[in-house]
Amino acid sequence: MDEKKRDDKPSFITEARRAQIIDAAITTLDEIGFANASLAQIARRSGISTALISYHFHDKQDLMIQTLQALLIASTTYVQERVRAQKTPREKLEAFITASLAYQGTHPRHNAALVEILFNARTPDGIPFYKLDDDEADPLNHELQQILQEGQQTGEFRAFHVVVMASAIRGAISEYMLTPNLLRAVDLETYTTELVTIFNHMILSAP
Amino acid sequence: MDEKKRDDKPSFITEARRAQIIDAAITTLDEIGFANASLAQIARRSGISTALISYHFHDKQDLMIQTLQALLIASTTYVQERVRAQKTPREKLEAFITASLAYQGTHPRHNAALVEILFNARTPDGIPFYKLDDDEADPLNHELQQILQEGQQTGEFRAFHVVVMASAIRGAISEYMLTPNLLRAVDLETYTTELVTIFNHMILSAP
Amino acid sequence: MDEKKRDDKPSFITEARRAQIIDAAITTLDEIGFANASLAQIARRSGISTALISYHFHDKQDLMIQTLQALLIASTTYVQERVRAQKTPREKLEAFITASLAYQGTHPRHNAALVEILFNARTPDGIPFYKLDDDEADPLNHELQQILQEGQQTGEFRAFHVVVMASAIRGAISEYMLTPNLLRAVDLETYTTELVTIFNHMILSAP
Amino acid sequence: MDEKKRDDKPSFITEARRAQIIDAAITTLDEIGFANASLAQIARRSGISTALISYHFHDKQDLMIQTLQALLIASTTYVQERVRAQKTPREKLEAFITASLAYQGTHPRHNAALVEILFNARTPDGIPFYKLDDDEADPLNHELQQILQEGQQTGEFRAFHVVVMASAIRGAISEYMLTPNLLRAVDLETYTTELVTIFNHMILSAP
DNA sequence: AATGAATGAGTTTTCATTCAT
DNA sequence: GATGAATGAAAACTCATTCAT
Repeated sequence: MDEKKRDDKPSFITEARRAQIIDAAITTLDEIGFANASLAQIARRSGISTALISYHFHDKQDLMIQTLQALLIASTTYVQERVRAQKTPREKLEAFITASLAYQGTHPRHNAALVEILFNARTPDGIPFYKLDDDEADPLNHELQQILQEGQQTGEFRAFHVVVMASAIRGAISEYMLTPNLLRAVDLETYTTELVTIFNHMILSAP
Repeated sequence: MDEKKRDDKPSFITEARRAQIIDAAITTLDEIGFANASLAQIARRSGISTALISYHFHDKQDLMIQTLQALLIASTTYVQERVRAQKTPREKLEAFITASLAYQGTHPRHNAALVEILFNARTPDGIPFYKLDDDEADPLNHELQQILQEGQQTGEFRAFHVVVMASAIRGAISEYMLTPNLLRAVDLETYTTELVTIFNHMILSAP
Repeated sequence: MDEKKRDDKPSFITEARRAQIIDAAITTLDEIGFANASLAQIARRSGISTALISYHFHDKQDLMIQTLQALLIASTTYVQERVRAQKTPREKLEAFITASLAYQGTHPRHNAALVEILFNARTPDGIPFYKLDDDEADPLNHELQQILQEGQQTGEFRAFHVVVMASAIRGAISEYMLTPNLLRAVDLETYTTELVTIFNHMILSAP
Repeated sequence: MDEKKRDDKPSFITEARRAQIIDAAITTLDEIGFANASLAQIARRSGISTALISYHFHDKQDLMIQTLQALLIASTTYVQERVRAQKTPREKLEAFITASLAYQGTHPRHNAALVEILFNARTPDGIPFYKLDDDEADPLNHELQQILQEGQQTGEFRAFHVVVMASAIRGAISEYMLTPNLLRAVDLETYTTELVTIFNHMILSAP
């Protein structure tokens, strides 16, 4: 791939192919996991040749990074839209939890694939090739922390360690995605309701 | 290995080698991740030949399962010991959170390796080859749910959905292990204290 | 090879490569025998990489089966052509013996390779992976039995057990191919003449 | 193995072990074929370790040669005894055919193993490591040729090329051993009777 | 833009063999 | 005599990638 590739505006057909390949990558990651997701498997699921993947992406690593970015943007957008439609911090927090869990209900493939890459994105010598370093790279975390801070400033939320609380919330959400047994034991709706209740108890100032 | 092997009690030297290989597997998984953890890499870290790994373990899958079991037993034992030293449900819950987080502080390699296997343990066609199916296989989850139930029965804890609450607690703990940025932002002690506070708020009956 | 491959008609270059690999397989089997005929040895004799063999054939077993089929077709065609050029059963029988032995004179590599595969074609647990089950799979045997039957019907041949006689004839022919000492002791021409004489004595109705 | 080993008289227990290993080798060759007959497989069938095989035999090649010799001696003895119990060449020839086929009926494992080794006994570079070079090494062939010559001298048999006729007879016998379909189509008794008849026709002087 | 053909490097696994015990 | 432990070499096969077309 000539190096202008990334700079020039890609043609329509190129853009479509890339999207198609990324979509096949997502399906592959969901179905057989990162360690088994060879270019051949991805190619099979796109109905194209592996050579064409190498043509559209510089590297396997490049493909994975771009897939990851696509997944992050999709899920972030989904949650942000629903959060920003709300006014008060409390409503926003509820929207955050609800939307995060709902996204996984409506996009189960995406969620599985996202986790597969985040978890396994390393070069052969073990160095992660993607960093969620700052708020820019992990915007949902930033969003959540802002909600919590805002709530504390308005007095709607009581005192707690914002970073830790944000982590607890995200962990509770992730746990549902990552634990197959849990998915079988509790349905999405119940889990959502209960989680909202739990964190309301924890967060709201005493009446 | 002349096949009866698994039935007979293994010799001392065999037992030592197996332990050594499993330890090298843990280090390897921690350092370069599941997808890069070839037998050659593990052998290199044990200072032995790959053939010797194949001699002591039937399969790569066999090695991974045995490594996983060793890791599960180690972490479970660690937490259970500390939980069972406490009396009241509240104390037990605090011990559960504290010990879970402390284990990762004292055994960071183990925690990373555990997650690598649990996450990636699939056959080439994507089927998981290890299931944490029931309470027997995931004893910590069972332990935690029992603490919560006990607390509700004694009236020390208020009403909440036990399974969801247990999931939230475990998720909050896992999040710290899985999020490198978090480790950098908040030290283990602070995270522990804050998490205990948060869940106390969430769980304890109003005074 | 992107799996549809077997369905589509193969390209010219693929067809040439396959033929080249099969030819190298024949040479390898002849030179070092089935047990030593690794893909590496075959690749070396084709001047290509072992990976390319795996690209053109699904399996080593696949390669062996296809090589076997090529060999069977070649030798069968050779003999059948010469047999069918004759009219009377006696002439046909003579042609059968002569052609069978001549084929080995003109194609010594082929004969050796054919026997190597037929003899050794087994999966690791000992199950043959190629069966010459019926007349369709072993057409020369069928051909020979028909000649004998026809001869008996016309009265040219006398009474004998057709299946056993066919077996005796084929055995006498094979023996020459399989016994290195014999090749040194008796030249092909003499062996052919004498064998024809012998079976004429055995088969022809008394004058 | 110290090199006296072969010279000194071997101890009783050594002799027993060697016999046991050779027997397991025969079973293994019969069951899974030469190409799959690893020392591990043979050891498994003897209930001993592979190291013990290496202790009692210099080489895998050594084991194969000794197994082959045992098999040759056993079958040769069996046939010779029955041939030599007869007086006239005609009776001897019949005994030869009958005994050869009968041996395979009573010792099917042996026959299969014998063929496996004879066929595949080659070093990695393809050179046969066992030669049935002369009459000494292949005594049955010698025996048969002598019967035929004797018969011609007494006038009982008519004129034919002795070497070729011997080859035809042996080939007819071998064919039955080597052709699985044949075994299914014709039972041993019938095959024997018919073969004797056929070769009597072929060989006996006209009355 | 797309692919089939090709390969070197690397995968897991088995092999025959050696050696200390 | 016998074995478990150990290994270097080789096996078949897959991988990501390149290149000519």
